[in-house]
Amino acid sequence: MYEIVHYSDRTEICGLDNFSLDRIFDCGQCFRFDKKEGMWCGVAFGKYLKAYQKDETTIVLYCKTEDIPVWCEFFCLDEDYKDIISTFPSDPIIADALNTGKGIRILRQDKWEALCSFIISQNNNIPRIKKLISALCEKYGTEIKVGSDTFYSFPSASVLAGASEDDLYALKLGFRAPYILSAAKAVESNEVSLETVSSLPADKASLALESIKGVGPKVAACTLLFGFHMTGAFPIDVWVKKILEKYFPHLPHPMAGEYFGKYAGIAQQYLFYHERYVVSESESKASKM
DNA sequence: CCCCAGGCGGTTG
DNA sequence: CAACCGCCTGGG
Repeated sequence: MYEIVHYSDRTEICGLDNFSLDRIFDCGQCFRFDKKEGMWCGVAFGKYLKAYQKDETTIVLYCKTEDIPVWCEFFCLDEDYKDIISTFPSDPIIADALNTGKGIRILRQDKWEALCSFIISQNNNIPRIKKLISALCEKYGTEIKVGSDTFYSFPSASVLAGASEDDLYALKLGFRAPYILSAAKAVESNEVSLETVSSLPADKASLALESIKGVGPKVAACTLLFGFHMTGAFPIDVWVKKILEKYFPHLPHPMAGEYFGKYAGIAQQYLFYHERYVVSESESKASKM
């Protein structure tokens, strides 16, 4: 079990298991944290955090002491990854992926922010997704002052529901602008209640989210996995499709979620990270040749 | 100029 | 149903 130690300027959390700050923020689940001078800095739930990993089992957090419970929840420190990992099917590819991605944890992010983020992610790449989300926050979020730095919260559905499509276009959201607007209106009007969605079984929850224009099965699955912490949700994107075809040629895609088990979404994240890591390694080698 | 980037909606056969 | 195509935009 982990332990929290408060100091005058920081809080240390030690005794962590399966925790890699770098991999947690690099694996593509979260778009609001950046590493600057060795420190991961970002905002979630309207709160600012600066953190680094001191050693394998210790992280050091710079934030308001009162927000520590928020970050423990965010990082899911209550979850035992030994138990989670033990539910994965035993398979050489999974074993490789667990090794490559050791320390990855699925965060508990804000539901609304996750929905918007993955609407924006479609047909897009990670640097640009980050850029677009931060533009959205700067224009519509609330200022958070930390020393000489200014950060912005992710704007609420009701704020975005009041934006015009033209304004969103101006942020370079492109064809996603009307999608964000339709999501904001649906959530703000409670036509799609995120609270209700969170109480539904995953398949029904997905259909409810898919009633929003611009939300299909992939975006819905990512939203459920990263925002609602429905760990069985199994997003199938172009990468996962490649992975399934390459390593699990006899497994029909609709069965994949079932095959990987109760925590299929978490297994997916390890496989995804592994494949991206392997491919980027081989590409960087190829470019040096 | 091409193609692609963690898809989706709309149309067509 | 499945297959296809266009889509805002930026980067290689």
